[in-house]
Amino acid sequence: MSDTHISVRQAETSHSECRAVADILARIGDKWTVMVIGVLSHGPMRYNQLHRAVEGISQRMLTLTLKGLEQDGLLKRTVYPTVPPRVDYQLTELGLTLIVPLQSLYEWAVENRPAMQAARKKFAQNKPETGLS
Amino acid sequence: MSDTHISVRQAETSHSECRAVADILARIGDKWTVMVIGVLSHGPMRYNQLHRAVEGISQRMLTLTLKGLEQDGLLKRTVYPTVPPRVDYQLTELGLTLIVPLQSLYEWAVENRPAMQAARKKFAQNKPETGLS
DNA sequence: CTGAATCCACCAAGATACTG
DNA sequence: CAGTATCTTGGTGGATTCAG
Repeated sequence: MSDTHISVRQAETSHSECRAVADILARIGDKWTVMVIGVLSHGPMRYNQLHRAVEGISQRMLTLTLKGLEQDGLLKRTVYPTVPPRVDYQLTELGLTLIVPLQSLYEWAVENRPAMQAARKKFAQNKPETGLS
Repeated sequence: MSDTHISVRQAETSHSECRAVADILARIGDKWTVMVIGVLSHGPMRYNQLHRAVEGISQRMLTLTLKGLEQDGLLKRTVYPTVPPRVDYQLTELGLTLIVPLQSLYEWAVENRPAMQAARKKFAQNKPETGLS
């Protein structure tokens, strides 16, 4: 079982590396974060704009998501002391770099989601996997 | 607010794309899935091997994670009708392709996690963000 | 307009014990 | 060895209300 014959070049993934990925996933893997990042990748937005753009998110979740992103330095919050108050949210440089791996994930998604859904459907149908010659 | 002047080339991310990413994240974004994938990227493994390799996972969570991966066609479960029973788990072709975007995420993680943790620390310290010129 | 606060439902996940 | 069953708990997320 030596790992020297593995044909996949990307198979350098080991325990510590998985922890790193899992760590990031713990922050962007929730229900709304990637949505907010995606919307904000178009440019700065105000609170209510985000609330409408994400569509389905509650105020609470939007606030929590934004706070989490700001906390991790992925988001910048700018308050204009006007009346009524105005707050702009925009991705930081760090936040913008995150779009790259997210795109990678997106490309995998559009290409393989059909296969995943088909597999899921087959699995639900009592696993008729007897497609072997 | 036209999106024609956006300077970021990766900013093609729109609503539907975010949903695709969020959809994948809903399946691999949990606590253990990427761990299991990472371990299995080294080659096939048996149940107890996985249980030891992932380290910290309960039997229940391991079983559920494996079942989820198998359901989505990312994992193949092979049962050897011996005594005692032996079950091998290995990533499918589809599952192996998932390693690519995962690597992309990993590379981002190792490069930017320090910045994230620093930002998080600063945020906790009453946000001394006064680092402007 | 931009949140904060509160309450509540649901589910992920851990612990433990049991089975084939 | 490879799971399943049951119970319990903490956290996530939704709805609603209140405030600056």
